[in-house]
Amino acid sequence: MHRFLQLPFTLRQLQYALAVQETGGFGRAAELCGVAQPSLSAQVAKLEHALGVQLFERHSRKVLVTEVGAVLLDEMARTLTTARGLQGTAEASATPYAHTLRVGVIPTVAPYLLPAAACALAEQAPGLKVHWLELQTAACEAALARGELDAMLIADAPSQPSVDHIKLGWEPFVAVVPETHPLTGRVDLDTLAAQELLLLEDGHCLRDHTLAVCADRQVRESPYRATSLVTLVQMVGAGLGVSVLPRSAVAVEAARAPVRTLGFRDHGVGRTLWLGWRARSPHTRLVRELARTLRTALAEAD
Amino acid sequence: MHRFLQLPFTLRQLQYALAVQETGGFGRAAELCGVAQPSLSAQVAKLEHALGVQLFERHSRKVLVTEVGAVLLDEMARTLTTARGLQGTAEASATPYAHTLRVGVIPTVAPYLLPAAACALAEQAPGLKVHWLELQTAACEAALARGELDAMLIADAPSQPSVDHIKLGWEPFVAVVPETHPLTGRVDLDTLAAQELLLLEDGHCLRDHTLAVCADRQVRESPYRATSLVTLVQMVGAGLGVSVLPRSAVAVEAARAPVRTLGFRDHGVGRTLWLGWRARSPHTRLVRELARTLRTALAEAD
DNA sequence: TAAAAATACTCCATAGGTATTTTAT
DNA sequence: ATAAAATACCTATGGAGTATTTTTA
Repeated sequence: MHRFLQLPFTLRQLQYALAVQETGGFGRAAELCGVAQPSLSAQVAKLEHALGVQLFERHSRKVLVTEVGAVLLDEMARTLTTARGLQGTAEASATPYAHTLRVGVIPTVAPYLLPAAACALAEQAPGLKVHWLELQTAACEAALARGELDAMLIADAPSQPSVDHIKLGWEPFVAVVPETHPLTGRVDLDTLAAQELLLLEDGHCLRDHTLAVCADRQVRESPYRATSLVTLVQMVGAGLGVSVLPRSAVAVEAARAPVRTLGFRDHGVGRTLWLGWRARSPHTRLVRELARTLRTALAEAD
Repeated sequence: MHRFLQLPFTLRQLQYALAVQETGGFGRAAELCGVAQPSLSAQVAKLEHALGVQLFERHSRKVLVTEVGAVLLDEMARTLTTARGLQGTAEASATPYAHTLRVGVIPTVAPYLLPAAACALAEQAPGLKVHWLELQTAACEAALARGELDAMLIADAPSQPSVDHIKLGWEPFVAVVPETHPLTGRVDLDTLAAQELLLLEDGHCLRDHTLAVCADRQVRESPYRATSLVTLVQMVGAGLGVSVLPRSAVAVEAARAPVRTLGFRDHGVGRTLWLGWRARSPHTRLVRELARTLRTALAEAD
């Protein structure tokens, strides 16, 4: 009773048998199925042999369905109905936009980009449905690999060759300091690194990127670590130190704490946002369309 | 959406796809199905192409099921389950005795033979189930031809070549006369034909057989026609005429009316009982077994 | 480097075709 | 005589095989 033993009959044989029942004759059934009568007869005979049951009584003028035949033909009809259902489901699924993309987004991007992204999607790709999930980079990559995500919006270019990626854009970092802080105008990295630097917890790529832009300068990191950008800015506002924000977060975060933001004198202080997806994903087309929309949304946010 | 268009995929392809899902790999799936990996890969690829949907994402170390794939594979599993059900039903149906034979019996035989036949069947073929239907000869033949009966017990040898038949036995006729009738001992056909002869309605073969045994003697038929043997005997008892009964009916019928029965001097006055069935019936074996039992039951009734 | 799937081919089993015969009405 | 299925035989599609290459972890 193992599920992978070969079945001794084919869907086509079932169709042929049903056509015989429907038409009451092998010749007419053959016509209905678009094959020659001997071909159909042979297949039905095979089916009967495979099942060990006589489905039809052949007479020269008519064909009768046997009693067991009637029962079996009924089951055959149901088998074919489910089989045909497959075609229907497949067609529906193959319809463009029928699939909801599951997209992971890192927490330092999600709250600031998604509102704009949602608007842009509604305008430019109204049929494209996206289900956003807020996950850190490592979690995104794992979920993508497991097939639980169709794409991920992260700030590090994925390195696995099985993951394709496309650059969505670059966004500058800005320094964020307490309102009362003496620094004004533009700041340089050396000055920043000299301050008590507040950073996010481990796992947030922004933490690593902030340290990265400081390069090999000696950084004075605060013993406190924020769990989110919201907290981070509030902590800066409370005078616990200074920090770095992606510019897209400024409008939302800097407004609700006693802080000021300062641009950098240095060039290239910021991060690149990428959209990554499994290279073999069947939704590559949709993902690329999503990427296109996100790029424009990002560019406009500038 | 015509029901007889060829399906673009095969049951085997569904099995292969399910094996891939089950094992998480094409190689392992191939092993499970007992085929070579390229063969299985090719079939799954065909299936995907036929459905226009990518079921799996191939990676060098693993295979992921796509989201639509999961839905479709679920349907495929159901399709295969119903298909497998066919095998089971067929096996159960192929079991000997699983079929209840539908047997038509003419009304002038049914009430007298069936009790004995039922006993004999219970003894000699306890697994053989028979559903008896009381029908006149023409109705039996029509129902048999339509496939509504598996066999018929009649008193005329069927003439169509598509109906096989076997002789169950011969039973003598006896004359039945009012208790007060002057005739005694054995009677001859000439004497019988000279009486007012009561017969059954048209359609009963016994009517024809009675006339037939009288051959070309001039018969004086009563204007009354009985609808059944019960009525016939009661009418004889009422003095409306004389008649003829098959001997098997005597014990039951002659006991409940003021009549006497008389044997015939002539030889060969009686009828032959036959069991007929469609020559191509799949239940020929069972029908022959039924015939065997009925023959002995008939012989013992003598 | 190793594991897994795809590719390239060869082969043959079999579904399907045509022509004909058989069968029963 | 005719309608319908079975039979005989041929063809060719395509499923399955082996050997090999490609891919990526």
